[in-house]
Amino acid sequence: MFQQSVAAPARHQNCSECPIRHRAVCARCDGDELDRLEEMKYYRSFQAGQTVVWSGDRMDFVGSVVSGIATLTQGMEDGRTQMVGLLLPSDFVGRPGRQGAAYDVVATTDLVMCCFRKKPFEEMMERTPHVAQRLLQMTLDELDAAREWMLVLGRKTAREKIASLLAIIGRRSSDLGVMPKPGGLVFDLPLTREAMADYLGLTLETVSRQISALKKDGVIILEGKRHVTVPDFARLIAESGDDGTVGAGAAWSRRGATTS
Amino acid sequence: MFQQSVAAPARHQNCSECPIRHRAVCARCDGDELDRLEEMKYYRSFQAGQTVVWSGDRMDFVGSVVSGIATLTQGMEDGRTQMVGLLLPSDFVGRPGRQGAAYDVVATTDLVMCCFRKKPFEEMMERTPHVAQRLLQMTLDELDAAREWMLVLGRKTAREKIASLLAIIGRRSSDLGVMPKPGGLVFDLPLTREAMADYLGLTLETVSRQISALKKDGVIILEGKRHVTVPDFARLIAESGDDGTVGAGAAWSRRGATTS
DNA sequence: CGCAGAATTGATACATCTCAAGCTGGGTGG
DNA sequence: CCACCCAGCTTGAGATGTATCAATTCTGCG
Repeated sequence: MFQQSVAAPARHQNCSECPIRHRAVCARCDGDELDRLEEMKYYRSFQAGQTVVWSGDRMDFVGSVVSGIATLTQGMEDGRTQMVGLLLPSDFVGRPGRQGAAYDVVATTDLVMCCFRKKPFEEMMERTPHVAQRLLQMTLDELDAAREWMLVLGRKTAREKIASLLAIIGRRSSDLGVMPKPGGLVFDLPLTREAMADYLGLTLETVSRQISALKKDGVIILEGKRHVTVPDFARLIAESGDDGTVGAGAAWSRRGATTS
Repeated sequence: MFQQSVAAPARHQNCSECPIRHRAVCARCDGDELDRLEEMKYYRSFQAGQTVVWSGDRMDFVGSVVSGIATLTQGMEDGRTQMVGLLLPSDFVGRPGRQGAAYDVVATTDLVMCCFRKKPFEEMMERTPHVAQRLLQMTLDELDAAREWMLVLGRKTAREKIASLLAIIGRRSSDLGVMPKPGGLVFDLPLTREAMADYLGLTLETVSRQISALKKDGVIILEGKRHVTVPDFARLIAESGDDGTVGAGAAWSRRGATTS
């Protein structure tokens, strides 16, 4: 049902020292509740490229991304695929109350997940409100992000799509510490051109061309294929077609999310 | 903040006789809880075409669609718009814990909403689990539907998009009573060509052309511009690019949803 | 060194958009 | 009751953005 975890098994870790303690589904839990979660939790590690869950498979756990990045993908019979979610640390995977996985979950970098056995987790959701409340909040944020993305997919040009993706990834990176340096925003792309294409509803060739165009126009600076510098973030936003206003758009920075 | 309700004010109605009692956010409430909801609720009616809420406006209520259909739309500065949700009876509007509306909500038919004052509703969510649990379930369904739609927007052809929309509307209609007649599935389109275009990320001309094409190919039969007969539902599904399998796709039939 | 996966770039095809005319049906006022 | 009107819709012809097919060129790694 899921592939063998190949990366070194993560050390069993105390929740109170967990890096995602305050953002994940357990964010609101008190000491007692945390103890209960400790009992039903275990860590799994995956290598970059490994599939965490296959769409349609039975799934007897839910969990949070502790570190690394995973993608959520939906496919059609003829091979076309669309990414429907990008899972970053603290994001939630799995749906309480559902048997099977609805999407493929794939690790794009080395990945560590904190998993909860589903049955006990569901029981806990019934009895204590804190987990359910937090999950609701995260799910609502994720819904906003999905709707934001519908606008990108349905109405934006290829160039705007690329700019939107860069803005989202850039914003998220800066959230997580890397401060807007005087020299501009700097980050690494966690996705291949093909993965970006899957996210944006484009082909990888078009992605490549538009990135080249943005580079030529000075909107971004590339070192190698993955390392990006954005000298003027406002310019990037303008290229994305959004006004600077924080609408539901902030969903992505408010984040902590739900899934599969 | 919202336009005057112009349609005749709906009669104050008892929850226990409410047509959406078992599907809406109140589905799991017991008698006591229902009494509390009764106290904070009021009905609003809107005429077809009226805007229920403007994106960015302060929103001091949340509520359920009782009858009629509304759309949830996101716009860009230059006028491009993308529909991000279709609100049918029992669907939920508004986000607890948020001040402003994230999207425009527009009535596409005459509409009746059951509204709850936000403050008391939020307090109730804190204290009793049934409302929050139901809302979580509805939000998760809505998230699945949104992701399903991302595949449509990102990867499907115009013809497949139209077929997908017809399948969704058709399926929903048949859910709500109208049985798959021997003569095939019959329903009325609740949307103009332009609204369909906004939903599908197309222009209204392309929508029109593809509908004509599906008609010419015998996939659908049109009487007037809105009345549709689908002689062979499986054929329609095939045209939509989906296999018949019920994946997350069933989100739309399992429904009862969240919003704005 | 050379290979393999990832990315770039080019030439061409095609789906969808854009702009522009008409059509249709239901409502309205003379 | 009829003529008109207008929003919604259809259809056409041409422009355009993105996909597709096909070489190369990178880049890291055994």
